[in-house]
Amino acid sequence: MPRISESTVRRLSHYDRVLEEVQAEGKRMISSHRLAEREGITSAQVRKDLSTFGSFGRRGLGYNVERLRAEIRAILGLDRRWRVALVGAGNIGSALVAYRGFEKQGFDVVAVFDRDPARVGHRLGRHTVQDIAALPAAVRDHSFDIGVVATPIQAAQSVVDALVAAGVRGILNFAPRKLFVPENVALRTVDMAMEFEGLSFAITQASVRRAPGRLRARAGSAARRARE
Amino acid sequence: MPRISESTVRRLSHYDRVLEEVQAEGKRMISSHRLAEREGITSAQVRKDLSTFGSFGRRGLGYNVERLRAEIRAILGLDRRWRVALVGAGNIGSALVAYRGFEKQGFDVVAVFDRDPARVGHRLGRHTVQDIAALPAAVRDHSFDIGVVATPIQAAQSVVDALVAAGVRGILNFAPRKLFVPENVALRTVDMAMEFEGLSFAITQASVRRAPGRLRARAGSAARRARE
DNA sequence: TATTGTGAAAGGGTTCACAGCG
DNA sequence: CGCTGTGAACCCTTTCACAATA
Repeated sequence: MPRISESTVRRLSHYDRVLEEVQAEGKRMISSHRLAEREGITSAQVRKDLSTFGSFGRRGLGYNVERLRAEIRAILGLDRRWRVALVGAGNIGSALVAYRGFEKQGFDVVAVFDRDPARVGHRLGRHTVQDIAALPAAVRDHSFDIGVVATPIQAAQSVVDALVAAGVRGILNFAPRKLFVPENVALRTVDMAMEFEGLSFAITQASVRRAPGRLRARAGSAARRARE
Repeated sequence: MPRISESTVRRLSHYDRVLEEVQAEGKRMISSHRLAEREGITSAQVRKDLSTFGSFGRRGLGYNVERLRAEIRAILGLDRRWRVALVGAGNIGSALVAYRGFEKQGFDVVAVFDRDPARVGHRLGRHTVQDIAALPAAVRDHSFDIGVVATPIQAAQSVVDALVAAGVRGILNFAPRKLFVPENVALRTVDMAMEFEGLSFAITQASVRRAPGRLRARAGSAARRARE
């Protein structure tokens, strides 16, 4: 089994969604070409992606929608439910609990923690916010599969360490900093500030490209300043 | 000027943060090696990244912290302020308005829109939620640089079209679907469900790798089932 | 004829390694 | 001697193109 790239995994998620739609439309079979066009990629990419996990199609006919979806969901681990511990009952944490869309995919927030005494003991959706110190004890009641870090930057690494000690095997991080986890723990970071900055960069570049004179002027003066 | 990859832009954002820290520590110069180690990448990568934009360092000495940071912020377009229109005053939208961290980086939410009559007219932070129909008129008062889509999936594409018509040049999308924008408009999507699924995949794979017997058994039965 | 599965080719990003310079 | 800037080598991902098959 070759190492699977993150982009391949992302596309598997997309395929699942497209297949859900197609299934709702009542289609029985789908070709790699049609699976690709809804996603803006090539049909070869679709076939390559799928072929790393098995031979799910039939030449001349395409893929059976229902069965392919079941395969992909099994590969992604969406054929089971996941117990999620949320740390940080602030803005993002509250939004995550309020947005129930993740439950549909099998991710259940089963406990919410925070360090702020002003929040501990209060209700958040169906949960009562617990003190972060209660995390180790909470593991005895029900183990957690995934931890979500929705705390301020400064607290993030220590929260990660606590979650790892609590036995989670994956962490979704919303704090805008690099975190360190043991290699047997999966980590994904959602960094919204970085996404804004990516847009800012793209817009800025588009402008300087349209007016290359300004680019050279800017880069020039910048380089001059940089020379101390 | 070569095409800049998304990963390079992400790293530039990281460099900016590391430089901010290093600056706070009072350091005057920094080497590509030290810039790299805080981020878990190679020093060669740092130098390659920076060299696509200019020669900001001095051989034998490294980079001047303050000046390099100014260069990077200018490249990312963080030397100005950005006017952001938020569409969708639900969970994520509310969290974004409440979280003031983006303002620090220059991104100001200047207007909030929603389609739900129950929300229109109500206050959200310092804003009054306006009907999405008011978007075209609002542009006359103050133009928007960036639009944020924090609506349900079904509304997302039409909101994007409205934002594009309103003249935004970048869109940050939180709806879990593929969106289409003209090529002169930048698009970034934050798909939290997909991040959860990425974790689910990684954890699942780690298990089957540790017990390869189960993998083969599973893949086998799956392949059999797929054959109709 | 339609479409998959897959080696081979192409493309793009990362790392190496060293010349050039302070 | 230390560190940058960069061409060349390497590696990983995507695309091509076609034999195999329904």
